[in-house]
Amino acid sequence: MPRRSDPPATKRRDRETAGDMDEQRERAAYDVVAAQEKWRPVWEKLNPFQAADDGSKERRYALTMFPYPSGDLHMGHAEVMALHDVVARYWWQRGYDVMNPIGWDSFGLPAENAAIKRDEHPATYTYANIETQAESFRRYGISFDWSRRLHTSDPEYYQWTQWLFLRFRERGLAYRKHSPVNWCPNDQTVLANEQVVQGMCERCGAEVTKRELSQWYFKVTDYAQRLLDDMEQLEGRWPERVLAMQRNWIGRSEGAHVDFDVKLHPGTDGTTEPDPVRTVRVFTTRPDTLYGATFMVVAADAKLASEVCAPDRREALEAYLEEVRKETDIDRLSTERPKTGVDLGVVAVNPVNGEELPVWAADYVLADYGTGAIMAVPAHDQRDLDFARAFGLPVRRVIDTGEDNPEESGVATTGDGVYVNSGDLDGLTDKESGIGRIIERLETDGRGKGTVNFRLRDWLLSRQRFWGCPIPVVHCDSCGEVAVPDDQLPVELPDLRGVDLKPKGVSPLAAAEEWVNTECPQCGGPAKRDSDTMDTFVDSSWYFLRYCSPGLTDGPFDPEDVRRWMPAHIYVGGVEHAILHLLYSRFFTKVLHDMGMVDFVEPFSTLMNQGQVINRGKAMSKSLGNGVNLGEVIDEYGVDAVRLTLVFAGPPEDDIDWADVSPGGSLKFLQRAWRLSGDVASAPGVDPTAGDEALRRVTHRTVHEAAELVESRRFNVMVARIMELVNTTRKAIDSGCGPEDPAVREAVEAVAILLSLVAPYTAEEMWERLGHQPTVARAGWPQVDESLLVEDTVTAVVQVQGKVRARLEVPPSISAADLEQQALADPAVVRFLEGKTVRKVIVREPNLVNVVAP
RNA sequence: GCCCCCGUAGCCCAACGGCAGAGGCAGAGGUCUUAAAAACCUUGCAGUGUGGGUUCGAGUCCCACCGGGGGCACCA
Repeated sequence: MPRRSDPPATKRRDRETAGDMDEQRERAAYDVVAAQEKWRPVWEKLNPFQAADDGSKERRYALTMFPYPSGDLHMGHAEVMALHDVVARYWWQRGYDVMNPIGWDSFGLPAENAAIKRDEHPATYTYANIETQAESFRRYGISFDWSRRLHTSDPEYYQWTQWLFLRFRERGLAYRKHSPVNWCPNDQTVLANEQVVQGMCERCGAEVTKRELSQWYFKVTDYAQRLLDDMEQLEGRWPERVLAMQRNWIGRSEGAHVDFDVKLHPGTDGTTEPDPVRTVRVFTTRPDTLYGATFMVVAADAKLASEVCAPDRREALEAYLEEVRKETDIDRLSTERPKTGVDLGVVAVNPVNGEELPVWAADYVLADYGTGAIMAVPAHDQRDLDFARAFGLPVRRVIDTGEDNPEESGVATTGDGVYVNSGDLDGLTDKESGIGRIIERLETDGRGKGTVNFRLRDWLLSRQRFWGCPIPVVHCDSCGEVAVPDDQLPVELPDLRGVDLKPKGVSPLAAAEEWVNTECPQCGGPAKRDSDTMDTFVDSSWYFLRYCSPGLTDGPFDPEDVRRWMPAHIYVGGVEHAILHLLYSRFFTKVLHDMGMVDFVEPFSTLMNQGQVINRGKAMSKSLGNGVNLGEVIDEYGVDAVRLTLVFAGPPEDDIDWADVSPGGSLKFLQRAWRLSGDVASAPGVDPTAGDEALRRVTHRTVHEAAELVESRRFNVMVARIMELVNTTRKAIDSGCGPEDPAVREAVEAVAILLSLVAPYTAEEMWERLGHQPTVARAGWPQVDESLLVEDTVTAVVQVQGKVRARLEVPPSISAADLEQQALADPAVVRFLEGKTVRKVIVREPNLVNVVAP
C-alpha cells in the first residue's frame, strides 16, 4: 500500500541538529510513533474522559456497538470508532458530561470453536482477545470511559441476563414450545429466523435444515405493533433504510380471518349421521375476493393437514410430506418452482355462498404464518393461479379489471376493478369498500373478522452450545419447569474445556453431569438443569443499560442512573445490525418499560450507521487477498493519519474503498498542521482581537461551521474546513500578517482543538508546542465571535435571464430596493437589457438579482 | 416481483431552489538541490446518468427511463 512518495511516519529526532534548528523546526515532521508513546501515559494519568455524573453539566451518552472479541481490531472497528469518537470528543469540547463506555459482547460461537480447536477453555481465548483489543483501543486513542467496562461473559453480568430472563418468563414473555426449528448442521445448534439468510446459516454459511425440538422463545410478537408504532419517534433520527428494514421484517398485513367448515367425510352415503365438521380458519388480505375462492390449501407440514385428511388420502399425504421434508429452504426459495400438492379428499364450505371447495395440502402455504391455511383465489393471486393450473382446478374471476381473464392469460389480476359474481359486492369499484363490506358481513354471521397479521415470528433464544448464558431453569419430574430462585443466581457455567465442548447435537452442558443434576428448588427432589444457553443477542439487548450502573450488585441497573443517561443520544454501528440487535434491544426496552424499570420506550435516540471499509471494490477477504491489516497501516502512517483518512473519506454511511483513499496524504496534512504550531511567534494568552481581521474571520467561520457539521454528522466536510483553515493560516504566516500576529495563534489554537476530534496525538503535540498544558481534548470549544461571521461586503450576482452578467460588492445589510437599483444601473446589465423589456426582477438580497427580460 | 437509497472532474467527494467546486487523491508546471526525495508554490479539463416537467432560476423539486447498491420475497 505505501507508495514510494509517501512521507515516513517516523523521523529521527536526532536529525534535528543544533545548527539548522530554525530551519528544522519549520520544515521537520514530528515523530508520530514517539508522540503515540508519549501521550498515552499522560492521558491515562489525567483520565479526561470519565463521566462526572454529578449534574454539574448536561449529560450526553455516546454509545458505540460493543465489539465481539475475535482477534484484534480490524479496519471495520477502526472506522466506527473513529467516527463515533468525533461525536464524543466534540461533546467533551462543548462542555457536556459525556458517558462513552466500552465493553465486550464476549459470549459466542467463534470463541467456543476456537477453544475446541486449541483444547482450552473458551474463557482463555476470549479474555486474551479482549485484552488485545483493549490495548488496541487505547493506542487508537478513543475517548472511552474505561471505568464502566463490562463483558457479557462475566458472571457479574450474566447473572442479570438470567434475572431478566426470569422476569420475562413471569410475564409470559419467555416460554418453551416444541416445533420445527432452523438447525445449523455445522454449528450443531438452532438458529433464530433472523440468523438464517437465504437458507444459509448467517454465521458459517452452512445450509440450514429443520428439526423438531423443544425450545425457548421470547414472545416478541406481542410487541409487533408497538415496535412498529414507536418507530414514529425514530423518524428522521434513524437512517430511513433501517426503519424500512424493520418495517419490512415486522411485516404487518391487514386482512381478515374467515372460518370455513370442512366436511371430513364428504359423499359418504348410507348413513344418517351428519358429516363430522371441523372449522378451519384462514387468513387473507383480500377477503373481498371470497366469492372467487375455488379451493382451500393447508400447509402440508402443519398438524392441520393430517387432522383434516380423508382416510383414503392419508397415504398420499404421507408420501408428499416425505418429499417436502427432504427439501431444504434453498429448494423452497428458488423462484419459478413448480407448484406441488396433494388433494386431501375433503371439502370446505364457503361461508358466503355455501359452495363446496376441495381442500389441498401444499408446501407453498407456510405452517407458521397466519393460520397455516388459505383460501385460494386463483383469478387474483398468482400463486393460487399457478397451483390451479398445475392441478386443473377452476378459476373464477370476481373482479373485472379490464385486463385479460386470468384463466386464459395465466396472469392473476390484483388491481382494482368492478366486482362480479360476488353477491351483494357486485358493482362496487374499489377494494376498500369491498373489503369493508365483506368483513362486516362475516362479523355479523360470526364467520370471520377483520384482523392483522405479522410476518415477525417469536424469537428463538435457546442454543445448544456451551459458551453462552445458561438458562436459569430446572426440570423436575414432579414440579415440571421450575425457575432458579433469584438468590441462587447466577447459574454459572461448569468448567468444561476441549473435547467436552464438541457439539453433539445436544448442549455440551447436558454432559456435565455434576452440573446438570441438581435439586429442585421447589420440592428439593432430584432435577436437571436446562442445558441450553441463550442466544448472545439476549446479552446484547440490555448492555447499554448496564453501562449506566456498572458494578451494581443488587440489580441489572439502577433505574435512577438510567433515567439520568438514557435514551442514548447517539448509537453508532454497522447496518448489519439493522434488524437483529436493534429490534431485540427495542423489544427489551419496551418490556422493561412495562415493568416500570425505564421511563422511555426507545433506547437509542439517534442511530448512525457507518459504511464498510472495502478494498478495490470488494469486501476485504482472505480468499480475495485484498485484506488491509489495520496494525500495519497504523505502523506505517500512525493512528491519527488512519483515523483522519477514515473520517475524511466521505459521508460516514458510505462505504470506503481503501484503494480510493490516501493515508499518506492524511499524514502529510497532519504534518502541515503541526508545523503551524512551531511557527506561532506570539505568546499564549495574547489578545487576538488586535490581530489580522481577514484571518480571524476565517478562523471564526471555520469553528462555527465545524460545530454545525459535526452536529449534522458531515465529518468529512468538517475535515475539509480544517484543511482550508490550515491553508489560509499557512499563507498568513508566509505572505500575510506574519507569525507574530495574534490572529495566527488564534487560528492555530483553533486548528489544534478542531483536530482533537479526529487526530488526538497531533492535536496534543500542537497544543504543547503552543505552550499549553495537556490535554487539548478538554481545552473547550473556541468561543465564536458572531460579529466576525458577518462579512463587510458580499458579492451579489446579477443575472439576466438566469445567466450571470455582473457582480456587485455590496454591504450585507443592503435593502432589496437598493440592490435592485444598483443592479439595473450596472453598465454590463444595461448592455444586456438593451432593446428588452424588463418584465420582472427577482431580488434575493444581498446575494442575487435576476432580471427577467425575454 | 415488491420496497428503499444513490448517479457531480480521471478518482474520492462539496455545493440553504440562486455564480457548478469547498477539501483531498492522481496529473502537469515551477522553487529549492550537483541530482533526487521531502517541503513549498502554481495549475481545473465536467455542466451534474438520459428524456420530459414545475420555476424568473433545477445538481437540488416532480414524472419516466437507464445504470449501481441494498432490503424483503410462495408471508396469502
